[in-house]
Amino acid sequence: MGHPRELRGTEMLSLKKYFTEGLIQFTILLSLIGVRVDVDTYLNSQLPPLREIILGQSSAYTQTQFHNLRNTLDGFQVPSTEVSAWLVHRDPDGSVSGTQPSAGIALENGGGLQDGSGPDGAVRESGAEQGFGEELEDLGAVAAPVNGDLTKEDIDLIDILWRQDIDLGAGREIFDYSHRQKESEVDKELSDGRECGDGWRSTGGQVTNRNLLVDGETGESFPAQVPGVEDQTALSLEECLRLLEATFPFGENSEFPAADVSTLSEAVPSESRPAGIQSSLLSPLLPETESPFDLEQQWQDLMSIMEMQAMEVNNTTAETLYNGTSGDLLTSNYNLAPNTPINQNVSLHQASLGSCSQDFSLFSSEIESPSMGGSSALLQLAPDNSTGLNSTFSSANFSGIFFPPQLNSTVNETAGPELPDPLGGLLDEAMLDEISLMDLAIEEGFNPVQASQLEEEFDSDSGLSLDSGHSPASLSSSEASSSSSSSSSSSSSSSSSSSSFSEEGAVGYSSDSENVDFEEAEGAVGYQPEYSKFCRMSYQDPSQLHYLPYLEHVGHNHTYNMAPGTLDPEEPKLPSVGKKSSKEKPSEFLDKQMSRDEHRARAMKIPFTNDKIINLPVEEFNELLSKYQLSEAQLSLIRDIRRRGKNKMAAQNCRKRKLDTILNLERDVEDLQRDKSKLLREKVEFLKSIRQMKQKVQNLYQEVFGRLRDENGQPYSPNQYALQYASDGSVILIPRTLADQQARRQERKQKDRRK
DNA sequence: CTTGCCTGTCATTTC
DNA sequence: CAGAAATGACAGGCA
Repeated sequence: MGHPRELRGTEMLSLKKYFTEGLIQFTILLSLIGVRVDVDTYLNSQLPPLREIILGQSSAYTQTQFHNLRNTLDGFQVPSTEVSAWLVHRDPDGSVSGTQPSAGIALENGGGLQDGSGPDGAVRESGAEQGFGEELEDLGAVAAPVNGDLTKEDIDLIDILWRQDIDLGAGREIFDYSHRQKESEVDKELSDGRECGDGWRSTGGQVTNRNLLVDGETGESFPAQVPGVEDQTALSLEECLRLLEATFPFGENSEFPAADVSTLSEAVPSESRPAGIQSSLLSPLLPETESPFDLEQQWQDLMSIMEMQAMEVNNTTAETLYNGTSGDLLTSNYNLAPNTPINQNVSLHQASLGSCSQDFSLFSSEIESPSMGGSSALLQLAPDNSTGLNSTFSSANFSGIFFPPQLNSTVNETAGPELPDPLGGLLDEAMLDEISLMDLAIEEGFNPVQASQLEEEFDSDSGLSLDSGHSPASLSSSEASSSSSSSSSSSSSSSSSSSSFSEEGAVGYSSDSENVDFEEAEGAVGYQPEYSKFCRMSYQDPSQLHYLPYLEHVGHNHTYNMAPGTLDPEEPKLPSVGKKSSKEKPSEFLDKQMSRDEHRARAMKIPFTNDKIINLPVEEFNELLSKYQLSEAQLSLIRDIRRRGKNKMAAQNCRKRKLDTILNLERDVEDLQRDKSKLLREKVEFLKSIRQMKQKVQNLYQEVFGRLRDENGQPYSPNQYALQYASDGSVILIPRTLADQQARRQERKQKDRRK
């Protein structure tokens, strides 16, 4: 990082995963007051002074760590001068002091960009070009060693330098327009001959962005910013805290998905707050004297600050930036009530075009392809050391979000000359993704809106039936109807198949129409008999009647009461009997119901029933045969009867199984459809969540960027600068050209990776 | 008379 | 290896 001015602690921001963990409030706060914090370094070294916290090296940051940090910060008695020192600390010549514990210094040194050539630091651009622009990994690598190991001399030096700055008018006075011009010139020179990044520059040349204000003093356009924070150094720590807390309410309804507020609250048992007051994450950071202040008080403080400073800001800008009236500015800006959807009154398109009109570019070392789908984005956003939604805003995400819009294929062309929305791309992607999701849902008959209804309906509606004529009636009703039909079909019989089956001990396949818990066993892969068809099979098998003890007895008697001559042992079929069945005598009816084997057995005068022949175990069966003196023909018939009878039941069971398999498959399809609809619903929810998070990040970006000031005290032009999320977790202000370069590089990378 | 479904039976395989 | 079970194939009955 060769741009010393960009390396000021003031501009060192860390947004990384702290955002998703709610830590963004803290880190942003520190960033706003110009402190870089390496949390790990801080925690490990247990350095209490705030100024020794180096923000930059991001890492998994547990709530316990955060709790410790909070407690430590609670005890801070940070003098405003000290805080301020970190805001504008620099050498008298304008270069950043080498002793300042910022990653910027390290980068500057590591990149060999210790220029400091211009007393106003105008030459720093070159460093930025060479150092940071080349390889972001370098940034992290170099920045990492920089930590808060400050010696007392360092600290003293910082204070001295700060006083020198003050003496030299390090405030707004030194940041004159000429300096800005020089810087712009250098920037222009660097950009000359470059192909990249001209798009924004050309358009940025004539800034037509409605969010850009014209400074009354310098006549220079500067991006609209959060009213009240026009002068960053004017913000006290407490004010920053309040502002941030108001901006990012971190109450129990916090929308940060990973922010376990309750846990956080519990993690700070020392916090004593008035009952009913929303637990404030940042409150502990406030001086103890402020702790009794409730949120309302802080809010009022913030309001007063904002109102005072908002008077310096163009109302139109504020309106444009925050899509609200100036009167409701604070409300619209900071009333991000947890339960209130982000930008309630801002559509996605508005968010893409209106509410984020600054051309922010914050590319990272891992810029995602613009065409990255929403869902895939969610996955790809996962950082190396965190999972789930906690990682939603990893570097990759930031890169995706803040990627230069002109490089984003999904950038809304309607933005025209206006500065595109850095978040527009992903927001649009999310929208597209959602739209496609909707399409998918519609195509597949899964309306996400009605998903909940679907899920309930799925319990009874298969939505898929192998029977084309089968209406999507409920499964249970279908079964009931089938059952009833089978019952009616067996109305001629006084017995039920279920009892018949229950008598068939040897059947083995016990599941039949009795399986009333059939539905309760839903999802079970096991054998689930189908109600109706089994019954029909059983009912319609006349031979089954003989499996009933009492019918067996009747049939037995009936068999032997019949005249042998009336039966054809081999062909007992009575073609005309069926039509006369209604007028038949019971004996004739039963006789008709007998199977061929029954008739054969009767003809052969088999002394026991076919039921016994078929269902008796082998031992008992053999025992039975030994009791009687049977001819060879009889024995052969008996064995055939047994074989055929068993095979008949086997065939029935086989058919049942086949049907059950079909039914189970149907049920599986239903379950899968249900799961699918559920997943679709979840996806919609996730997309919503992502969208909200992106909106927050967008707002945050705007806010942070709007607060940045150059040495002239002027805001940076979003056309010329962009925040970039570095691989080391810090957020750095860099020239647009670099951002564009990086973006293209990453884009190419992405394309190659896909190939 | 044809057709589709149900059922029984056989042959064969599998357990 | 015998027997039971499983299953595909086929045929008859029937609406």
